[in-house]
Amino acid sequence: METNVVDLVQLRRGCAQCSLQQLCLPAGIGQDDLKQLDEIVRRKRPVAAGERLFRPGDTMASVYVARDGAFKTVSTSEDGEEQVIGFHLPGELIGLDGLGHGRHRVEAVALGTANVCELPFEQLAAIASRLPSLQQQLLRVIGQGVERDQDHLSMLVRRQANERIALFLHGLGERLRNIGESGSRFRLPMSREDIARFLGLALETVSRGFSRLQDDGVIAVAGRRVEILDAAELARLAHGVEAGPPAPRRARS
Amino acid sequence: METNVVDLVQLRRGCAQCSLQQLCLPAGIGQDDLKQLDEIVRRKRPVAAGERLFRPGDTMASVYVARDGAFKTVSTSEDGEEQVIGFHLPGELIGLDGLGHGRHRVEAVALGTANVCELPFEQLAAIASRLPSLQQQLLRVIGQGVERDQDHLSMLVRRQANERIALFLHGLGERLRNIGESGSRFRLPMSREDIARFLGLALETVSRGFSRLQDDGVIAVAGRRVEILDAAELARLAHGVEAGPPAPRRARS
DNA sequence: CGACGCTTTGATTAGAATCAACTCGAGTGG
DNA sequence: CCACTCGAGTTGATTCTAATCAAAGCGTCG
Repeated sequence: METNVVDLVQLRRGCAQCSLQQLCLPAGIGQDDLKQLDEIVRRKRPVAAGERLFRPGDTMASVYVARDGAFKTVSTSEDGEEQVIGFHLPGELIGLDGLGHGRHRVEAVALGTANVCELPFEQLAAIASRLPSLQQQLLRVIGQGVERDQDHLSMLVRRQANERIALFLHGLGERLRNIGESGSRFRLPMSREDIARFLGLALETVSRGFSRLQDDGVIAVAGRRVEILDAAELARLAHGVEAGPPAPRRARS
Repeated sequence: METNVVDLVQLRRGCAQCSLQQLCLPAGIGQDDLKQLDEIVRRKRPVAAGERLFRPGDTMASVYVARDGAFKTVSTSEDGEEQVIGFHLPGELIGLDGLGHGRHRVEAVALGTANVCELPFEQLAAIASRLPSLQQQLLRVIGQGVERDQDHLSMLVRRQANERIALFLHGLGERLRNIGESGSRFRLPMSREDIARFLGLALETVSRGFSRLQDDGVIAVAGRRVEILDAAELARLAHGVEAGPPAPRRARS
């Protein structure tokens, strides 16, 4: 039962020891305040791929943060179309949708095995109202979520397929680097279909986009393994510039 | 100077007398608490069409609510493309972008002459931390903003032009009805270009969409004057149903 | 009255969706 | 150990939607 022991150790480690501390809700909070926050955090056993933290219509009892593993949040329209609202890497808060009416409007699905911290929202709000630094930090985290949504929006609107894909890879790389992983060589936690539903494209278009980037020498891709070979070029493509340095302005080939 | 007198009366009316009270930040807040909130509200003189409440990069000193008139919030990407993030009718909070980093990332532009209330954010947060009911309401309003953004997102992704336009008109009608105006006969506060940049379409496509809806007898439109003739059909179109009742499935005409 | 901005309409084109077939790899079970 | 299946991903052919380019109509405001 080697793994079980490891799990228990993992489960008992508090926010103060967590490697994500600086990126997560506790960022910038003093020792004493951190202790109070730490006390309401429930560290759950691992969730399996495909498991849901909550579903649309559930009362917003808690918010969650992945310690490791990734999640997607999905909104299903009345006609059954699934729209991926966001991907959530470790340290990024999950479940603040539903702040408006107290009920979740999306579902949060684990993309692989994951470990999460659960923070009962009532208690979180109660502590926040006593600790200005936590209130401020909570607002900041919410605001960052709004910013991510807006960036997502800008990515979807009036940008073409290849730009969206480049922007997606570029952004994902940055977020991975933020949490201390390699931003240039990683395994995508989500399927092509998830990416397509996030970017508002057909999954074939996503696949073609990846292939195109590979042909152009910008990335190397094999299934979910991605390596970014030319980060500068990727960034350029992401911001809507047409061609690459090898052929700055060619006629239609 | 008849108008001036009216303006002054207008300026002095507090939240307690405001017709928007139930829709605005004060909703559900008790008399005593309302008074505290009321004291920090600055009621400004009218702003002219095209004037800005704030610009990208400004520190987020205040949030705003229109008492009358409408605003748009616009994000400008590095390549100069303008994306309309949202439209704001009376009672809807403006300026919560920038919660993440303390600086605005969008600009808020008046679509016509408008009257706004300004709430200095520091003071608002300070009062909120003393009044749980206001804190709760503030979170709720923020949450509703997030929900609107998500709806906007869903509207943009994988819906076709005509659906987006129908959804836009349908949603606008509902919001107008909410603030006590007619939801079926109104004047659009924004240009076709603004709508296009909100919906992620070319302005010609928006114009064609309006014409198409008019041809189908769903709306009557003349410039910015819109009348919704068949609300049920509009709702149906908005939710992705193909044809209307008169011609359930016709070949290309 | 004329000019300008906003809107509508028309013709053409480009980009992505859709439909369809095929490849690859991981399990599964014979 | 190998054939088989199943799901994920890739690639190709075709179609269709909406962008783009272009021009004309309309209303308003000097």
